[in-house]
Amino acid sequence: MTAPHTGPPLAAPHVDAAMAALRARGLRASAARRLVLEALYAADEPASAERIAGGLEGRLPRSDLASAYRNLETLEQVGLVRHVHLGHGPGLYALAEREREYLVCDGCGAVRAVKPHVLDPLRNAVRAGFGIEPRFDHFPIVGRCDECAPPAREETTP
Amino acid sequence: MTAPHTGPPLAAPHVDAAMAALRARGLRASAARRLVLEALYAADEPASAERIAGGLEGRLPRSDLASAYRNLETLEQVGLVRHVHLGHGPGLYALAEREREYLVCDGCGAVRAVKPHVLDPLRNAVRAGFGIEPRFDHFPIVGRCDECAPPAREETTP
DNA sequence: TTCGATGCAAATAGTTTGCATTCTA
DNA sequence: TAGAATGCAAACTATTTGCATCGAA
Repeated sequence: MTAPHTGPPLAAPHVDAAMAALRARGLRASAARRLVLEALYAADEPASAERIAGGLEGRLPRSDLASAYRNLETLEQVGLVRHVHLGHGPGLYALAEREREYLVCDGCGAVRAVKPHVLDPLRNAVRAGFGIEPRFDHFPIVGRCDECAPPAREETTP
Repeated sequence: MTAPHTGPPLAAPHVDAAMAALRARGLRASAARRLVLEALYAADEPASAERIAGGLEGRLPRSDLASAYRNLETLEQVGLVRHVHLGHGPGLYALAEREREYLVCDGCGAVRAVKPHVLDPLRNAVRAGFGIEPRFDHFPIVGRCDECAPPAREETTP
């Protein structure tokens, strides 16, 4: 298990900046790492390791899956990448600088990604009430959305 | 993947009642099912399928792991059981009637299980603000607890 | 006496690890 | 050129499935 990265996400506006950030930490800027980063920059949603290693369905050159996992972990330790679990599927990886938190409906499966400030009031309320400052960027807020909510009993069976 | 059970948890105050509930649904009250239920009643925390099949470290007779998974799924469909993911480990199973929601610190790993009414204000706030009625009984609220929160920058390195 | 459930084994999904080789700094 | 990273294969964890047999109703 990866030790969770503490502190703000490492911002790198493009692949080259991210590669430079790696070098700055004494890590090597390899071709495989560049590929993983390119996939992350090209993806518009969090993507599985498999999809990343596959170059987003072949749009980019593919890299080895085991190396992709290793690199995603390294990038996560460095603070360039984070990963989410939106449901029962594989973990999904995204650029850390694309800060998002998630709300998922367990009825229709709809995923809503919001910027963190959107949930700040909620975060503060939880912190005040329970002594924990929550983040919903690893496990989402899961529930029934209003469209999926079952209507009142007497309306379902008149 | 199990279709999520809708509606209130099926309450069965003891193993025999749970077995009766199974029969009432046309399912069979088998020895293996009784064992899974006995483990669930005996466990004081959500337990992995492995631990359940192992009879809670041998305190109860063990059952087959694959059958335990099958039975846990069946029991979940019926509404007697639910399962949680508290971290990166295996899924954990509990009696549905033991309604709990979870808060986990990603610093120290502390798990807090609270009765649902405790989070009702929070639930209502999320519902009002985001059109989704959240439950934290499948994925917990994850964050940094006050003890684990890093102190202000100038205090860490004077 | 009939299906539903069991238990074993094998398959699968997701992820991690070992190791000889390659490549970056 | 030393050590980090790669790529392939194999191991591993969690879970699911196939199938012959068993047992509850």
